[in-house]
Amino acid sequence: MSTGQTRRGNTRQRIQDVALELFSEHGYEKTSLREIAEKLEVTKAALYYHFKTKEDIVISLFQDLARPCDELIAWAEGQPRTLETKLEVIRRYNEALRSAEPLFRFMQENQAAVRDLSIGETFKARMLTLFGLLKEDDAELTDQVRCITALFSMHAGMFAMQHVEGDPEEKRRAILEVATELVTAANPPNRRPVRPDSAQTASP
Amino acid sequence: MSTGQTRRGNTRQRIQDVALELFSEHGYEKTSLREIAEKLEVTKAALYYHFKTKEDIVISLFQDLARPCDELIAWAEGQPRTLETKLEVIRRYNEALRSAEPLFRFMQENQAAVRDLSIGETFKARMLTLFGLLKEDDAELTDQVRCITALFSMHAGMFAMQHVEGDPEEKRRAILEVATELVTAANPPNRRPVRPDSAQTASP
DNA sequence: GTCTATACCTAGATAGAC
DNA sequence: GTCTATCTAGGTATAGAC
Repeated sequence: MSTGQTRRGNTRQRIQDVALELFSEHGYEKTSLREIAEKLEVTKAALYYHFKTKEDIVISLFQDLARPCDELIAWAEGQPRTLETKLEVIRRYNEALRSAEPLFRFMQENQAAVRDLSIGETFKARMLTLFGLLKEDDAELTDQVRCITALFSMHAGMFAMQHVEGDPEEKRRAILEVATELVTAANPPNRRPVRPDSAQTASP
Repeated sequence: MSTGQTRRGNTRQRIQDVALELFSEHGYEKTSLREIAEKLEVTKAALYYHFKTKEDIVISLFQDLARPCDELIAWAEGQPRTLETKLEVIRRYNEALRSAEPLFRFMQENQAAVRDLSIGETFKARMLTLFGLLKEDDAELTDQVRCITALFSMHAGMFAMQHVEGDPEEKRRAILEVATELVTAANPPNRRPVRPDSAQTASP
């Protein structure tokens, strides 16, 4: 008996689908349980059978996003901290975003709402971990900005590039390319002072 | 000097200040008028005397942000579309962000709430205009991503860099530097030959 | 110009029938 | 598993006294 509830198909799954759709469309706060219930042609009480609270719905959605991210972090932490590893992190993260695009758009556009939703801290921590994986330990400020920008450009890109004509897949590749460049620039090949005649190397 | 903090002349201004503070802190939807009123030690009705609706408060806040942005756009549209102009746009935009940081953070974190608030479209249009000013007309996809990333890195940077140690002013400069590099990379000289002696309206 | 008091609505959430 | 019915709390907004 793999799955218990069978009678009406999986209502739980349908609730998640509709909830994510409405959360993304109108925002978390403005989406009411009544609205979700109506779209599913059930009552609010039916929702409460499957989820204890409204927040529980969003937490359950977050699982789908968390898994690939955690796997990515776990993988990266077992790798040498080389540039190749970092670029692979960017590549895989870009892939993870693609597979959970609506959810990520929701997270991006509802930061304020998500923040005090208890998964907010989790999400932020994950971003900081990824950031730590990308940057050098003693990185300069501009290189840190490059790494953060690389991460955020993949988030913001999905939403911002909607108004640019072009194939979505090509856009994704273009975003990945720029992010790759940023991380590469932030991780100079060998951090040795390669200027033998460094009489005045402009240090601002 | 007994500065009575409840001066009755500038209630409107005080409402704006407290509203922005709470909107930034808890998000737009979760901030109630009751909360604003309590913090000001007035009643909700007093708020409604100064602003027709809750949305009106946010619109009034938006004016402060809109003015410098509009001035920047107006200025840029009267300039030749050179790389120098574009870099100056980035520089001035970065400055505009600095002078209205809490508001911009609010806009960034409450996109979903702001979207159907009637100023959402205005805001988006402004971003697209800025984007159009930065990119070449026939720019490749990656160059367009570079320009968008330059803009968004300045937005996201302010929020994301909070967890990085360092002087805020230095961080701002680092962000500006990376944004400048992105726009520069997106406007390569070889794609559009720079003609140093072209007949152009004299720029001061 | 500001407040008291309140109208009216919808939210999230629960109890118990079927 | 889903329903009806209902609770409580809080929301936006208004009328009218001072």
